[in-house]
Amino acid sequence: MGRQRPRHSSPAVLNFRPAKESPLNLSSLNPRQREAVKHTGSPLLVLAGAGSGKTSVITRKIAYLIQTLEYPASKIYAVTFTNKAAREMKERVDGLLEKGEGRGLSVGTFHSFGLNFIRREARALNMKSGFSILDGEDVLNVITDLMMATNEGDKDLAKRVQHRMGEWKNDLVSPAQALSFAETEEDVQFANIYEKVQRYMRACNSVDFDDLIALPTWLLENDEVIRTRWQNKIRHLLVDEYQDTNGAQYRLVKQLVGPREALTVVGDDDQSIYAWRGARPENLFELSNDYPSLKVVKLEQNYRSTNGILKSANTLIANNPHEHEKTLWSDKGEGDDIRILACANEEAEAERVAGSILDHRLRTKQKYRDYAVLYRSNHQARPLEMALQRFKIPYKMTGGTSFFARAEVRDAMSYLRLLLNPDDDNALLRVVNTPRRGIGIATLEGLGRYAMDREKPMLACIDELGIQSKLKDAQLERLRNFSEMIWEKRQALDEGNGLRAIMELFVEIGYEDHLRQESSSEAQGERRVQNFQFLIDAIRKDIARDPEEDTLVELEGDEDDSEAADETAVEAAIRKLVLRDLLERQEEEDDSDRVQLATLHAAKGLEFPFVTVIGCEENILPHRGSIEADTVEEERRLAYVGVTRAMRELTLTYCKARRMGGEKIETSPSRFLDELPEEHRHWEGRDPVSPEQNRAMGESVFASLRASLSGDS
DNA sequence: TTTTATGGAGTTTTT
DNA sequence: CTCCATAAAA
Repeated sequence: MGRQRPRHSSPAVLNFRPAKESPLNLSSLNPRQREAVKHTGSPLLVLAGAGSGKTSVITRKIAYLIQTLEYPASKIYAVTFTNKAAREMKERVDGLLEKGEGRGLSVGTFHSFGLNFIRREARALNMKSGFSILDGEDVLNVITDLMMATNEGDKDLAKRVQHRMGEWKNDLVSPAQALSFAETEEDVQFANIYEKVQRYMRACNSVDFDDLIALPTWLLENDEVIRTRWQNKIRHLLVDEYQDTNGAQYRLVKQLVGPREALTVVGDDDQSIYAWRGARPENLFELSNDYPSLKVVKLEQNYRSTNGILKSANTLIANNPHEHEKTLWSDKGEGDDIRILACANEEAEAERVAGSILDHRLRTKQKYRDYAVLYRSNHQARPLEMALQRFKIPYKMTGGTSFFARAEVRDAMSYLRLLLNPDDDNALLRVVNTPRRGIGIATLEGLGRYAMDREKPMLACIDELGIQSKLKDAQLERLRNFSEMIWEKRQALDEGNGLRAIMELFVEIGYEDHLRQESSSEAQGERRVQNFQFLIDAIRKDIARDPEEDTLVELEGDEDDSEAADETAVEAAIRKLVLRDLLERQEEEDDSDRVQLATLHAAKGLEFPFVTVIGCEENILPHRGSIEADTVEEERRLAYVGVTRAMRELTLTYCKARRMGGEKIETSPSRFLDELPEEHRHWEGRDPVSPEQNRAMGESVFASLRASLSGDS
């Protein structure tokens, strides 16, 4: 390993592994885990409760298949949902295997699998090499643009179209099918837009995230030769977090598994929190229909939490209907009661949480990183941040605006996309006037109309003769300057030195100066420049990296029929960037001692000794929209995820009132609080703490802080 | 026609 | 804070 980094320095992953992992030491597993590892011969469903060591099972199973059963590593595919999970799995498998044994093993996300599939089968799918991948925001732009003529850029409507399209794509419903099935007026309208969007994306040699799953699945279902070939490439398929699979992913798995039925899936229906974006937890139980010989193993021993916490979790989740009951237990004793704190409002809540952390840490000499504060939605973090800052408590937040949502990153990515794929109108529209080149809406509308008529990409149209009659000389001149620069860099890219061409491009357009200039403050400008450089650096590092090390995430190619062979290192790096697969998350790099703030969604898979879940109120958790949509069960699972993050102590807080808009709203405690077992539930004042009491408490904490500081120094 | 200034409004969860 | 619409200025 070139650069061994302390990636999992957070307590979330370090602690409580069942045992030190040594090659195939299956005796460190409990009987159920061992059963799951050793079972072959029929499909296997592992129902893995929270904290039950499922990653150990899946990684050891891979090692077992390779070492004991002598499967070729290159014929084992493991699929996860996030790049982080894939990296983690890869590292842990590496730790179990002898050097070189894992050669050719494939561990990656559904989307990276789909991308590699499409690259290999590009010809059959009618895709040109260099195709672009559009993320949700790009697709929304496409929809808005295409609807502009009829609906003056109504973003809300566009969003609803996008959502509906997502549903169709999850079910692999084509635009034509959507139209023929449409029952409402709205569905007809949406299906028509869907059709336009798909046509437009194909014309731009682009696919979206859903297509990365949908296209391979469609091809596998319809082409027997290709299906057989892929089925023969895979001797055993493992899927993690199976409850998060959507309809398309379910069908993809089914096609890949084929008649060999060598499949291991791991999941937990109680931790299914992504139904809102198409996940179907029922996929877990439909497996037994497809595979009558399915073996089910339940993992109920928990290695994370005290039994007080686990009993609370069990009782809470028992309010949901279940196909298979699970009861978590551990050998960690009863532990403390769950504390429930009532607060006057969100400021008081934040202050109290911050105060308690400071206080608790001083009393018990814990690290800041042992604490997490979890919440339903991002905006709840705001008062918390302010309180933490006032108390001088260091914290880190997950979520927020992701790296890839930043304007500078999207701009840079769009330039790269355009270089790889000159048909990518979407990217062109984004960067053609960034930095300002005097190319405005009117010019682009003229170009757009022309391109639409000619049914050609906009970039190519700029250089046609016919465009001259449509645009003024000055406008065309500016467009041509732009297009000339793109073609020039594109050629340089083809000729080999891609990285150099990219860096020259950004220097020539003065992109860093542009960032500094456009920013509201110098600090912000520098931050944006840094983000931009980080991106370029990621490409540089990826190119420089030893390809021998790359066997895991990169799905192993086969000699024949590989359309992907002509892809250069730069192109590959950019592709991985689009899939967010290239960046080591910044927060993982620092093993700094900070309190963790995260949404409940972002907290899944993590663990902390001391956890506080704030805002346990009706209309927040469960969220108002979920109550209206009658999806409270998923909210309960979200609460369950929150509860099961805690190893030693769990605190739940709620407010009696909070500000919404400008109004002060009376709130009521979450129904989930009532669903916790009484014997492990300790209400600390059903009555709110008054602001005076709260302030007094803050003062006392400050006092003890001062005392401890002066004592130290 | 394009750029810049200004004010107003609104935030569930995200690979 | 950041996205948007609108209107004035270049």
